[in-house]
Amino acid sequence: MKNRRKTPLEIEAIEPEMCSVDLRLEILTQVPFFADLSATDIEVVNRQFVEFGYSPGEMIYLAGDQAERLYVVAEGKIKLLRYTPAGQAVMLDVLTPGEFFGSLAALGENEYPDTAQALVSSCVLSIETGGFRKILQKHPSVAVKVVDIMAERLKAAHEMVQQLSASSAEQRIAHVLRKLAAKLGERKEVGLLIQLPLSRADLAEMAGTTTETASRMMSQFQKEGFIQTGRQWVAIRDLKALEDLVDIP
Amino acid sequence: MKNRRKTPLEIEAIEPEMCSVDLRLEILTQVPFFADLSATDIEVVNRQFVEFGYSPGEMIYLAGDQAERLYVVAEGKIKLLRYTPAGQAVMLDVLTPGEFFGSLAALGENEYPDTAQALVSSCVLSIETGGFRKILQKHPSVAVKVVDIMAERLKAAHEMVQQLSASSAEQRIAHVLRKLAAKLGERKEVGLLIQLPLSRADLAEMAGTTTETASRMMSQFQKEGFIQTGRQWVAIRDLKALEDLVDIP
DNA sequence: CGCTGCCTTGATCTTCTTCAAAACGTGTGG
DNA sequence: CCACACGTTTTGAAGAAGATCAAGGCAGCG
Repeated sequence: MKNRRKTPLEIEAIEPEMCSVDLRLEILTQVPFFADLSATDIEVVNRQFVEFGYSPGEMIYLAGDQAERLYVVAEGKIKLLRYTPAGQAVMLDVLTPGEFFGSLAALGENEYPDTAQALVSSCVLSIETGGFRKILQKHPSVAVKVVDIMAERLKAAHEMVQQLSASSAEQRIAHVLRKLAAKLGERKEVGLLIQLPLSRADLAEMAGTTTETASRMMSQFQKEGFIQTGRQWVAIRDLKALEDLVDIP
Repeated sequence: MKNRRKTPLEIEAIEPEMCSVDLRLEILTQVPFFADLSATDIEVVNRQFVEFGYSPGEMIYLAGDQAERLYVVAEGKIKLLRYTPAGQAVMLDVLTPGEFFGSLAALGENEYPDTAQALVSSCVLSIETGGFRKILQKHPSVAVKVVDIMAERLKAAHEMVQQLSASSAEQRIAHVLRKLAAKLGERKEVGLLIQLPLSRADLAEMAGTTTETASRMMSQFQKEGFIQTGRQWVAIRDLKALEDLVDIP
């Protein structure tokens, strides 16, 4: 039996991923900001989390929904995006296991400003915002970790602002590929494969351009030998060339 | 003696602003994240802060400097910006009294990614990053407040990303004016005056465009009666019109 | 009064978007 | 196993938006 698919991507399960009960505790232990908690503390925290599974493309919450929960990715990949009044999508981030999203803020300012969507079959753990804030109050080490993560994210967002303000479409696409490779890249025969079904439209949403421009840039990069790409997948063959594109000019 | 200046802006002192010693404690009390601390705790915190004064245009730190201090604006206005490899400036934020900037992260990843510059005569309080982290560990309520502020900033940064990705230059300038008015606007005869010496180049840095385009948009807005503007100043006369520009199309 | 640095305005050119149509890869159902 | 249908990708050509280049005007200040 030969395989005619050309995608080097690993195929994902079709059913919504559910984390096994015993796996949950292990996942929470590995989440960066709970790392310093004792086993008994983690156990208490664990009881406050509930678990949800999502199929590829399924929405976890929509911009404008009541924001009263915080989520932690247990398995899969989640994208955070915004829609303009005109309906254009802008992708803000792709989250992988261990990262959190959703509402951190106290009740009051209570609408999600963005939308969270599962990119592949995923499992997330979720806690009420109020409950999480109590954990922060009780365990300062967790709070400090959360501050660190937020600082990291703010820095990344500022970097996006800079790119969008001052770079050409070619540079922005190169930068997006560089970031994706760092976060989701896996060494394969084709190169640094980005483990994600990634269309030209997705790239355009991330780089602030159009599908057509993204396609043109990708063709150009492939012709120059920087990447290898096909329908819904990309692998980086020359990361340094992409980095130079972003930095030097 | 008649005044021939046309600027409606209040003139700033030329010497670097120094906060009087007794004023320092009062300022720290009013800083949002120390609000819940007792008088004695604040006193202890106060002793860890040192004070710096800056003249307009003076740099507080430069991107690439060793990042080991956190700053709190006591008086004045501080701008946070980044420079592209090509030297183009991108303004990320304008900070007013009570807001913090600088390094929050643990020592290790230790370079400021951005540059901080005084826009007007300013006074800032500063603490070592390590000392501030100890405060966070000791006073969870402070940590939670910091998390909230970071969440707010991240949301604002994401909004900038959205604007830059999906809006025209006209919309981006309108959006920048809207934000500045909300943060720095003061009701005067000319309208909602933005209390800041603000050149066309500054606006361009904030909106991700060029001086010339910023100038054209400002002329257009003035012709349409939305704003009143001159050399280094702007006042908003019709905020709703600007908001509609951003939201509707 | 004249200098300096901002601001404005016009003309040109580049970049990117838009519109359109064809080519291709994938999964489906014969 | 093959052929069809769908969504993705590519490519072209025309158009618009904004950057760039260049010059002149004006405010503020000595």
